[in-house]
Amino acid sequence: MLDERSLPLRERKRLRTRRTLAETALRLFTDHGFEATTLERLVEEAEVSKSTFFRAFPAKEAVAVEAETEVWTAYTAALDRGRPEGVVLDVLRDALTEVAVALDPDWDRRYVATRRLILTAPALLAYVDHYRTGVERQVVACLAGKLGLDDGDLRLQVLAELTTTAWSVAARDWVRNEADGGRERLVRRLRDAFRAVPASLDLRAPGTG
Amino acid sequence: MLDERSLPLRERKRLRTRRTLAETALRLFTDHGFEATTLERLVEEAEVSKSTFFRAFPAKEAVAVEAETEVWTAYTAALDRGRPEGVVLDVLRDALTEVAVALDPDWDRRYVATRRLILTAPALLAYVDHYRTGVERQVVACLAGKLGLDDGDLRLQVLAELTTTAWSVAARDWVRNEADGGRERLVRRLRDAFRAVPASLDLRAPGTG
DNA sequence: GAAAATTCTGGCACTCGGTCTCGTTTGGTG
DNA sequence: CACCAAACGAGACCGAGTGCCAGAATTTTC
Repeated sequence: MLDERSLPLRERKRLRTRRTLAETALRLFTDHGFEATTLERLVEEAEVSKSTFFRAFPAKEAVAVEAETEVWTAYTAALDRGRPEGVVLDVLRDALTEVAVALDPDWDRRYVATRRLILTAPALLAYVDHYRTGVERQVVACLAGKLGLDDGDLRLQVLAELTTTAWSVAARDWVRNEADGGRERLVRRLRDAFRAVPASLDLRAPGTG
Repeated sequence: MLDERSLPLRERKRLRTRRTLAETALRLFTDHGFEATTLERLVEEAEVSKSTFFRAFPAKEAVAVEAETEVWTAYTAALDRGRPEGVVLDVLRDALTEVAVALDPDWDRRYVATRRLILTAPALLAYVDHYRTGVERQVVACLAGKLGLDDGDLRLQVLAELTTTAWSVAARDWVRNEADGGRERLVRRLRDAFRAVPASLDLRAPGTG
């Protein structure tokens, strides 16, 4: 994803401490719990100061969900680059799918660990909920710009949400099965989820007498 | 909404401090900003202890968005009570609409103040984002039970989100116009929003020559 | 390649939200 | 009136997050 060797020394170091922190955090949080692990303990283990931590991450929660943010960072970046054509929902689906297949090979392991962690810590759940909404806002703004629509257009908001929801459902299933079948399985699940969306509108309560 | 006089004295007192806190909070936060107002200052002004505050509200953010939570508490309660029939999206729309018209007359003022406040405080935005997601989860669980569907059914999640989104768009517009036209205007906006939902799926990028 | 200018880091004090404990008060009950 | 349960106030305590500054490391300049 990121070419390590071509960067200036300072940037390389920044990236290294970032990774060390994320790696250490995932281990500590998994072993002893998110809340039970203090920041002090984490930065001590990673051999950096608290100041450095907050220069790399905006909050304790953020370092725990790196794998999640990687997905959405790539996703919004792809949308920013691309020029939407045809059915917008398809554009979003394709962008997200391409991101999924292009992720770092090590991402699978980290993502699974992250999702499991989230299930155990309410603060993390709150963080990702809000993060996800932020992504949707970003997508809406991006599309509104490119399509010449209003920022408050309900259709854009709906489409942005459908996409994150499809991911969320697909990923939940994928993680539950220990990410068996690898990235291909995730992509298949994602496709299925998008396919199932239109049926939602027509869902009816089964005939009540 | 709540019959004050029929409650035991202790409950009445609890409710009174709750209201005092919410009222005081809305005033202080509006006048001096959410972050700039410390909890200490708030409880001092409301003449209760910090302990009492946290017995009434789970967090500083919660007291600022009372008006928002009232809506969704009533909404989920209505769904829990009712028995869904016909098109599920219509069921949700009707439930939410009925809640909107039934809210306390004083609610309008508080809601407008709350929404304005949220625009100024990132922490509040995060809080309501997460809160909203929680409501959706609750709705999904409720419907899954009543309809005999799986908790992870994508369709339910989509429907739950469409509903909160419709509200969110309608309310945004309503608040922007100072809640002019009163509750009827909000209800109209809500109806329009729900009507616009299906068109989302077919949204296309304008033909690129 | 040394010196100057920038940028990053560590350490520390500080604020503030939130939890916990415990002794006291207050409303419900027979 | 007496008893019990529940709510309250006070204060100690924890830990996340911020601001400040002196010093180290990196980059740039000559």
